[in-house]
Amino acid sequence: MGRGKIEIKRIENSTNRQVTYSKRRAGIVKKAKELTVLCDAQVSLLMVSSTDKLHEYVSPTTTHKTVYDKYQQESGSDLWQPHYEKMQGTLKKLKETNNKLRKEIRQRNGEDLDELSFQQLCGLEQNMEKSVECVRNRKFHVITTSSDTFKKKIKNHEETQSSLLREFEERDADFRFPSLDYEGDYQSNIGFANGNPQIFAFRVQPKLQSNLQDEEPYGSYGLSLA
Amino acid sequence: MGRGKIEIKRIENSTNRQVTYSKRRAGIVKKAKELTVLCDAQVSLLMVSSTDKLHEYVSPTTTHKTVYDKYQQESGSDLWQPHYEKMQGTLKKLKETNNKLRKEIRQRNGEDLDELSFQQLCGLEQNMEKSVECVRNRKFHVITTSSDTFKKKIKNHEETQSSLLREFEERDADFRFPSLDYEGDYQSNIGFANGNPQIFAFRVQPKLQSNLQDEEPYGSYGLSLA
DNA sequence: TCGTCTATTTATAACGG
DNA sequence: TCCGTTATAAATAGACG
Repeated sequence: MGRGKIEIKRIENSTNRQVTYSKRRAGIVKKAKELTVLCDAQVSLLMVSSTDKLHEYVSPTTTHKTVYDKYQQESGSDLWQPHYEKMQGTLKKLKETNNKLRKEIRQRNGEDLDELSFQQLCGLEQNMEKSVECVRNRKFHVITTSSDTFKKKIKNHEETQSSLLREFEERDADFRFPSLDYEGDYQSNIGFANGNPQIFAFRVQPKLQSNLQDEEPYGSYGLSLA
Repeated sequence: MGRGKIEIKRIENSTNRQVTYSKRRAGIVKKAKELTVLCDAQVSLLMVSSTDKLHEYVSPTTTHKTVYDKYQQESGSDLWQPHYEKMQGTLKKLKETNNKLRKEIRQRNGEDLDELSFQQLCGLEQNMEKSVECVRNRKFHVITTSSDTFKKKIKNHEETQSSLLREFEERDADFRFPSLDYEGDYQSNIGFANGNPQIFAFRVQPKLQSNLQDEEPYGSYGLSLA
């Protein structure tokens, strides 16, 4: 190879080692290229130097991955494949579950009932009637609670305004018109707050329904309302 | 390299190509070994011949996988990672969809209604009432169709048996007992077939319900019936 | 299809700028 | 540290058995 036979043994001088590494690396890469062209072979060559730098050569007809995959295939040491297959299995199961759930929803929505037997239809009907009752109860609970909250809010306003009124009256007894204006508002609010809850509910509902478009539609209910 | 300068160009004679491949492969492997020892390097060398055979060399201090992992890390061209992440993303989405669907089912089952607004509850109730009507209609359709089918079957039996009876009577007028036996069955069947459909339905239903355990329970209806 | 032998080419260690 | 040069070892194409 050069001036005098060299012995194949670790080069202790690290500078020389690096120089030799560079030269010989080039040599191997050249050989690999020649092998690729001459013999129509596919070579994947990866080299890590003692300074932990990586150098490579791949035949232009392929990639490291392709060659490495072939190696894994041959050696049977593919650790990725089982993991991948497991994931795909999970994916498939989830999709199936999803489809079943969608179907159940469609059936609970009165569609896709063809394949249900008479008994199943009976069960479904019974269950839905029970469920709609739950919804109705919950609805009642919500509207009751929300009118209570409204009442409290109004009562709060009432108190704030009456104290404001008092303040105005105390501070400036000469001003009558502003006082009267406030008194007007005060009265109408009182009337509203003390109204029959039943009637109050009717008054609130249309206002809420007018906002329905702006609310995010929940699931398919939004569609089914249209 | 040998007797006369060789040109680096594909060897067309496939036998020679293989011979050259073997010789040069040995040469590269030798070089790789020398690099490993001399320069304290780690080499992963994979070669695929034109006849699709794989040969390899790895430095004894490492493995192909280790070196390949380093290559992936350095080059950032990990082809598995994006795929893996994509799969995990799909998995996550499917799980979320699943949960949403389950929640919708629970809500259509009258549970988990706490976070629904009054408007949403109204929509849900309305939708469920519409849906239960669909189920009811379907149920009616099924029971009607199935009693029609039953009627036809029975009518068939009736005809078969009456023709049998006729045959018996015509063939052997002396045999009275068998005739009477058949007549008995015949009568009871007729009675059954001509029964009020309403009553017929009642007769069938208990029989079908007793088979309910054997039927595959559909989704959660099986549970909700219990 | 092999291994072995050589005439040559190639690779490269050591050195010098 | 990075060229180029050079003497020499190694690699190897082609031949032969």
